[in-house]
Amino acid sequence: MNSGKPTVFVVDDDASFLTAITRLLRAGNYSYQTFTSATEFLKTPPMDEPGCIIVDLHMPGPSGLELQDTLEKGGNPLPIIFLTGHGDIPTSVHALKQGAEDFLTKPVKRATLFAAIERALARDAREREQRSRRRELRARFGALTPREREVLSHVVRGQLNKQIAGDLDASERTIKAHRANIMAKLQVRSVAELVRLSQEAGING
Amino acid sequence: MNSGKPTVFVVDDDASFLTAITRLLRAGNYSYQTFTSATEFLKTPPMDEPGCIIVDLHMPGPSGLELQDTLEKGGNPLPIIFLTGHGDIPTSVHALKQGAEDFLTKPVKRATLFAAIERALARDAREREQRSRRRELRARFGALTPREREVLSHVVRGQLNKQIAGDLDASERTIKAHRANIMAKLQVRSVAELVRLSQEAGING
DNA sequence: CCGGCTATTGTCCTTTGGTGCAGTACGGGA
DNA sequence: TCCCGTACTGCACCAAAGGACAATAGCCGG
Repeated sequence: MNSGKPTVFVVDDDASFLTAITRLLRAGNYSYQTFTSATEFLKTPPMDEPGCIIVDLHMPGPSGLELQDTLEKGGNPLPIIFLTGHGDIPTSVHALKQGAEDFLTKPVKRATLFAAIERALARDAREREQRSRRRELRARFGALTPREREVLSHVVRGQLNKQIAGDLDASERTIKAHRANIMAKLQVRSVAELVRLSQEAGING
Repeated sequence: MNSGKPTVFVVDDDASFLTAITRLLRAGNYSYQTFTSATEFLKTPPMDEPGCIIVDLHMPGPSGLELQDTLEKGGNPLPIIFLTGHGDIPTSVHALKQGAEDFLTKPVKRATLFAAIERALARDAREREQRSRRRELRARFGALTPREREVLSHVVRGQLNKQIAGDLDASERTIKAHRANIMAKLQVRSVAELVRLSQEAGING
């Protein structure tokens, strides 16, 4: 498990700013890692490390917004806190709508930054939890055969075995067999649990 | 039903701005209504009218942000679009985090404004739909007696009648009776539907 | 070619769920 | 005081679900 202390990733091309902020982070007892460009940041390993990102808007190479886009498309993005000296309102609005955790302006007050970091880390933990749960469920559903999935979709709609049998043009006995397999593979013991699990996994509507 | 054309409510103390924007709205074929202060807006009937709000930040009396707060506490808020000439980043961030649909700056381009309005109206329709559905469900759940609710919570956890009977210290027959009542009152015919409905209504967790 | 997985179905039996019919008991409102 | 809703329960019956044991058939990879 990768459940160590979360890391604050700082991406900023301004060396003096990096110095200042790392001092702050050290004082706040945060683990951190710095990068001087989005490109440099993206080169690091796929990084499934918990944490958050503090990023400047304007940098040589990809901007902060572009970094956000890229990470988002990547799948499991870390929460992003923008921290910039030359932002404007449309940009901040865009960033937030894109899912940024916060958009702060330099100079930033220590308390403000720390509060934002805490929110970002909390959010990351929450989302990480959810993603992992979801992956786990997807895996279980992945073990189902196509036919079983078909049966499942009818079961969670509350249909009786005989109805399902009719719909799928099979005998009731067959449905019972599939049903038993489904329950076993998904590790549930009641229809109620089955429905809940399906909902959680985002299967069926 | 209050399903007529949605209304764009404009709250701004600047008369010349109101003139300009209403001209725009008319051109865009929107129904609208104007107010020169948050107070004036809040005096209007409870307003369960579909639509959205375009509001200035700084006005005599309550500011746009305060109006947002008030509406939010009120229960069924309309989506809010801030439109201001003198905003700053922290304010825009705050407004968006508070749930504003958008935060635009004057002067605003016609297309930008219309796009924002469309998003806001779409969102309102969606939320309105959801709220109404939820209210309907709550009403059904409201018809349940305390004891029935108790039984329900066990049922949706997938417990057997005999287990529920044990937990609630009653006979299995009694549980069956409650269960039948529940199914009737909630208008469902299967446990699957029951679980889905409970989830949707935000009951049990 | 064989073992394993999937899909299919059958019979038999047990456990659960659901319903009809009936009766007791309590508390509040007409 | 009487009626109604709520809660509770028993008996009997039927329907549905689920498990046990078993078998057939097609497909795929070793």
